[in-house]
Amino acid sequence: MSAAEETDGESSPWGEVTPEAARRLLVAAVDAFAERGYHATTTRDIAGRAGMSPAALYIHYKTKEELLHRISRIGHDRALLLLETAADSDGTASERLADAVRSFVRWHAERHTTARVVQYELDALGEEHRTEIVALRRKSDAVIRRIISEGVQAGEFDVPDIPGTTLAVLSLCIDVARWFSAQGSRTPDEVGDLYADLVLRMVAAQR
Amino acid sequence: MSAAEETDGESSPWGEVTPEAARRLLVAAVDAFAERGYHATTTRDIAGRAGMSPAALYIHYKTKEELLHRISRIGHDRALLLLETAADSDGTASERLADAVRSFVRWHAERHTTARVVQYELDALGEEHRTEIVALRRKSDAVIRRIISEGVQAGEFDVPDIPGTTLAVLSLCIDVARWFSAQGSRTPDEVGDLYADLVLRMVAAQR
DNA sequence: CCGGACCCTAAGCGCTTGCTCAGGTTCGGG
DNA sequence: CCCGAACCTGAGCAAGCGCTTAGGGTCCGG
Repeated sequence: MSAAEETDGESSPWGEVTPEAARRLLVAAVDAFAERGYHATTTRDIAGRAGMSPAALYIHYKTKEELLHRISRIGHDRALLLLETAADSDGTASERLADAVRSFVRWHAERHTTARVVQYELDALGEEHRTEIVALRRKSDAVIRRIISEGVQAGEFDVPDIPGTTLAVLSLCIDVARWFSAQGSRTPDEVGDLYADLVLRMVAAQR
Repeated sequence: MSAAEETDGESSPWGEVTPEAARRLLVAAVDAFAERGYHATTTRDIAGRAGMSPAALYIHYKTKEELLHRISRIGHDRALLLLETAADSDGTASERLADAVRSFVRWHAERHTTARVVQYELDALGEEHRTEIVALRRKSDAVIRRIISEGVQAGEFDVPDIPGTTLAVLSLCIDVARWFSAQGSRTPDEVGDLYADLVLRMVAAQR
């Protein structure tokens, strides 16, 4: 079996979700939410995909919303880790920005099923859970802004509007989750490389 | 009542929707769909916002999905018109690309309520309606690609991957509908100008 | 004054939803 | 061989869903 034939690379990242039955339900929920959206997905559908009865879901999760929260939390943690790793590495601001965009985009493409849920179902979360997740997003924003600011100070970048450009960079990356398809002609690596190049052009000092 | 207090600037563009009661329902549906999403919106909610009983909706529209289709169709027509106007005007490829991005982004910001429905509720459409709308999207893609190709041939642009860059440009613009808020610190005009500049940097030939 | 076209509502039908609960199955330790 | 803990299911409840239908106001031509 080739690694590329894996239905969706959503199996390994959920290793932290223990007991195995809870993980099966969570993976089923990711697929269902990504395909139909949170509100259009029924608890019966999720349980069915995991090979269980509707009632089994409520042994492992209090509500359908708790499932979404777990998915969203783990996904945001993972995405933020990718950005921070790139930002804290050695190298010029250009190298670190390219690294950050490349791995962030690659994640959105490779795990586009998860990413779609993480990025577009925020409003379906309850009040408390949503504020928790929004805080994580602000951290992502801060990471990118820091790299860009450092690049400007080092004279590598020419960016008139740092907050606006930060927003645009993140925006560009996040939207990958909306349009990326495994059936498409581009691999996640190719999209990552392309986007890293485009972002560097956006911030590069004119010569 | 001040003009700034208007709930959302979605009133004038729907002039083509003819009995007035049908237009009120449609505007109410746009607000509701944008706020909660199509699937989380009930027909009772739509009718309520329009000041009517639930049954009144079905005098003007056959189904809830037909409402979404009408919104989506009109919105896509409008957005495509903006792009084509910019593409067919006189001027260099740079000027036309900047114009296209500026007005496309401005529309997504100004009418972000409508745009959110138009861009993110595509999957909620029925089979036939979805294919119709997807065709309109491909036209938008073709318009941007044409401008970029012409810019490359004229030597104004340096773009290694034309389809990929086209995708990125559209992607960047569309995502404005996701994050833009009227309460934010940026006006639609400012965002349009910023994005037009960023896109030109992405395609500009290095000097 | 009448009659019908038009537009709307109150009431509710059949179905699906998120979620519950009493009880059955499985299994390791004594 | 039995026991209790862990895990799961069948059946179903109350609420809410999209949508239908019978009928009541309002207004205009005659």
